[in-house]
Amino acid sequence: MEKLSIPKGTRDFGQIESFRRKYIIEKIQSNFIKYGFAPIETPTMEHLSVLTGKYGDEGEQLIFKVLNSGDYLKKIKSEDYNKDAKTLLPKIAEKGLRYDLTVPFARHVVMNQHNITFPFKRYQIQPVWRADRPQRGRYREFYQCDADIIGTRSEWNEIELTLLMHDVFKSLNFSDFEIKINHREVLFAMAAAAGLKGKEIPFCTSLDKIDKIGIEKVLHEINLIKGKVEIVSKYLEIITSSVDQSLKIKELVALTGSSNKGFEELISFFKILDEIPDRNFKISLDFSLARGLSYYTGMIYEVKPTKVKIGSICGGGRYDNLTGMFGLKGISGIGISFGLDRIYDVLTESNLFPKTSNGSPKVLITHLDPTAFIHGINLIEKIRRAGIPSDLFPDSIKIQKQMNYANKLAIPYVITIGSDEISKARYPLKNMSSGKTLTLPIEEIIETLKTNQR
RNA sequence: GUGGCUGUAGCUCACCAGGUAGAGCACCGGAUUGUGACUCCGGAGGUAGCGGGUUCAAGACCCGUCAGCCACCCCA
Repeated sequence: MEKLSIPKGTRDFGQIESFRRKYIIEKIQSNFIKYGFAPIETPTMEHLSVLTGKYGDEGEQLIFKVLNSGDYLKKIKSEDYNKDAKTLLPKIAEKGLRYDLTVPFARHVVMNQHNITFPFKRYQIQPVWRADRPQRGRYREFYQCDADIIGTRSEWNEIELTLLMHDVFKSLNFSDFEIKINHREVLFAMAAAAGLKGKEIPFCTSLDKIDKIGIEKVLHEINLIKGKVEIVSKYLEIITSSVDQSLKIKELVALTGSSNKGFEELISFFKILDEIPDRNFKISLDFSLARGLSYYTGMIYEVKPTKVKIGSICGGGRYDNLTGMFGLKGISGIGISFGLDRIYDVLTESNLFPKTSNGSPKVLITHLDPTAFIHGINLIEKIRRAGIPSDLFPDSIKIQKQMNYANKLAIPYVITIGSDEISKARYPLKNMSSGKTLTLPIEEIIETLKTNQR
């Protein structure tokens, strides 16, 4: 028989993994709700015309295409086939799997603009697909948890999302992270001053690599694309210095010749942040942060763990013209996306999942013979009516096997029924971690189970 | 798309100038016919990813292929 497997970059989630994933989702979702976001869902597939032209060249290649139904080759002429994949593709595939949640959201907003009250705050927790080569922290199917505010350009949005990010990670007991922010306008101003107007993307990509390859190699790359190396060199000097953030901004303003909206918004952002009391912000300005998605136009964010080596676990930014690409102009939006799968990996490595819950029932009823099993049906009904997750062992097999089952599933309590228990209407409630047994009537057992955490 | 590493029991891995496979854990049974974890005894389980080549002989060497992992690119 063929060896069973699942497609590259996809995964099964077992009992514990699923339980923990739901734990993360619950924390994120409750924070989204706390900040006034409402849920929406969009289809797995979108028309390719919706997805293309939004993610940049690199991203576009990673879109999974869905073959047309039926005999998809029927209408293909041999000259189409003989050209190249780019010519053939639109003729055999008109749908693709969603690549992120932001673009489908923008499509949704434009389609439903007359039913939406702006500003619209929506959250969306769904899987996305990328035909990437899988490796550490990178999957072909993964979940994003997005929160976006659309229909306002208030700088309060930027602040709110910053607060939300802090709250989400706080509720997951995770503190070893750093939020990096930058502004696309600033990057564009720097590129312009360096004589790289029109070459902003390669400029950003090089700048982004400063941590990995160092100043000299970045300058080398700038030289290759014919940027003004002296100017970029001064940027890098300022960027990598450890001076105060507002001072950095001032120096950069001086260097780029004039101020622009990007600098103003950054200054204003930090000013408002200072007004907010009792917060321990983990924010730093990073002028080398670029981010790949091409639709961002304003402030951009990225959250990176400081101790676990993995890519970013959360990212986002402001986009002023995404709905414009679908025909609705003048609507600005801003969003963040939490990467569920990477957050899972980080929490696992940091040992931050609560030990108490594993998805198993709280109590298992075991029995010595078929008569006791029948008696158990009454008990399990009562226990379940009290809302306690519980199970009745289904087969009348050796009691050791039943106990072993409870042990392996880490079920914290076991009740055993035999003829004595039936006649006395008192049952032994065994605590599986301490090994101690209390013999009690069912009502008291229920009370004990209700009050005791496992 | 580029480069590197790995592929032997369900899992983690050994062995061996190339001479047709072994351990631990897990699993099943028993010691223990009304009580799990620990211990002891026993058992089952592999045409060594697949295909080809070298050889009297290949899981070991060579080539190809597939799969997984890691790095780059890019990204959640």
